Amino acid sequence: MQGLSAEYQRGSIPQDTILKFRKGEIIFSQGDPGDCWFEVISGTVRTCHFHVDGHRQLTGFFYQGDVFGVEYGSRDAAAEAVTNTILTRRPALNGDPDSFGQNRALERALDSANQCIFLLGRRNANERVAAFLLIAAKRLSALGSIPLPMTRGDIADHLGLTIHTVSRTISGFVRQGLIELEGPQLCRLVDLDGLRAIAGEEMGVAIDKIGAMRPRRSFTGQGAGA
Amino acid sequence: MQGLSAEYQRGSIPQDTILKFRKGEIIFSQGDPGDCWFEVISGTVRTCHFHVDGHRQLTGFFYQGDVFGVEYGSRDAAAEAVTNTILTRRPALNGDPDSFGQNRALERALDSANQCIFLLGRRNANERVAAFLLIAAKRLSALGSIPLPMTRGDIADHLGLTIHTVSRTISGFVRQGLIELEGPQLCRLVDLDGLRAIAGEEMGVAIDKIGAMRPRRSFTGQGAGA
DNA sequence: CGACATGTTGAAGTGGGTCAATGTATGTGG
DNA sequence: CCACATACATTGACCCACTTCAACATGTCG
Repeated sequence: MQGLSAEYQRGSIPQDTILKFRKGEIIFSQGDPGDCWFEVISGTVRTCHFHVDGHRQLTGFFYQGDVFGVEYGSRDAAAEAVTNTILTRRPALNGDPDSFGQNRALERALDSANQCIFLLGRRNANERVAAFLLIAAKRLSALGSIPLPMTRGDIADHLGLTIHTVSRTISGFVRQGLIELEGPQLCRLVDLDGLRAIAGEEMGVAIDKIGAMRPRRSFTGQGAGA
Repeated sequence: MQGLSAEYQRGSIPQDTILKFRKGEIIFSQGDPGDCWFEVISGTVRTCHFHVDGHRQLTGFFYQGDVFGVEYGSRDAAAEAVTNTILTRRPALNGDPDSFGQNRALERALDSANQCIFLLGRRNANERVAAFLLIAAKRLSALGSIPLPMTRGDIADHLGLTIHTVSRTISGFVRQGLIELEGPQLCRLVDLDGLRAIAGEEMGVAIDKIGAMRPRRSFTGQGAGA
């Protein structure tokens, strides 16, 4: 009922093992000790933060090669298998001199968190869904058809929208000829540039270097430092 | 005009120095190399990600004792002084065996990012502003008066709202007797429990352990692992 | 086939964005 | 010192995008 929690407490799970989870299974729960982290061998994982009101914030989706669960204290999010999943479990080496691998993992966790922020920071449903699809495409395909193994509800809770808005937005993209669906879980991006335009471009790392352009909101800046 | 960028490129700034910035000055810019990070000695700093459309997402505010700028690649956000600020600048030790301090810094950066996610993940303006105030209170005061050195626009860009909504929401809290203002930059939290109720409680780390309670949105979970 | 989860779509309500005006503080120059 | 300019903050009126409520379609698994 609560993933590996019990086993952690008993210390009965050996380190650096391969684990399998079936679709929907809990990998770890909010509040568990964060004494290990995971790399995805195959399948898809979601990390979820549950609010008291029953609201769910998905903080990320993780695919083959991704790492997750790199918190250092106790888990501030749960992890669940979106599909049948195979993982490698690695011990957390707190303060260990050999903390290099873990450092990399932390960096990737930070990347993931930032990606989530930039999705949630977008202003409307079109931008968020477009950005989400582009990220998925960059991660999951050679820009051909991309699998969407998660449900619309998962996407909604990731983007801070409702199922209905996600569904409507996707339908809208189809109607506009931006994408095509082969069933709800398989999506083909037809007009990448159109999607990029909607998403606000600058996906990933391509960025208008230097905060040269000052936006809408003004800025006190009385000439700058150094 | 672009903070330390030029100096970085010339390598003319020695490592581990104390730096001062005046209100509004840029500490580093989006796209700069992330070859150092900072600790706040005094003052307040904001980190900003600029979108192409001129929209600004503030990813965090940093006060005395906080660290920021721990990206490992190039800066994906700029940093600016909200008030006059004194900082310590530390070199980034990529892959250095002595990476312990940096590891801690990374962890704190992750914390900060997560905090931002959980603010943006909240559903409405009341929840976001209440949560923001509680976080500021926890960080900045003995729950007495808390300074809000940033502008309403800064808060808005941090919470994914507009200036107007932030202002209206704060005014609403005052009207409801939840808080009192002594000028726009100084706030006294009168009814902490009321604010917590609005924010959805579970601020910080106090959490309904274990994803036991399954929320609104359903969950496939066909019995869980282990 | 029936049960249940998931997805889509329509209609109606509303929270917060937008537009606009006014208030307030800080600064600058005459 | 006051007149004026500039930023920041507050408040009102209106409108729209998204949520909410509801119905129905589709798919999957027992």
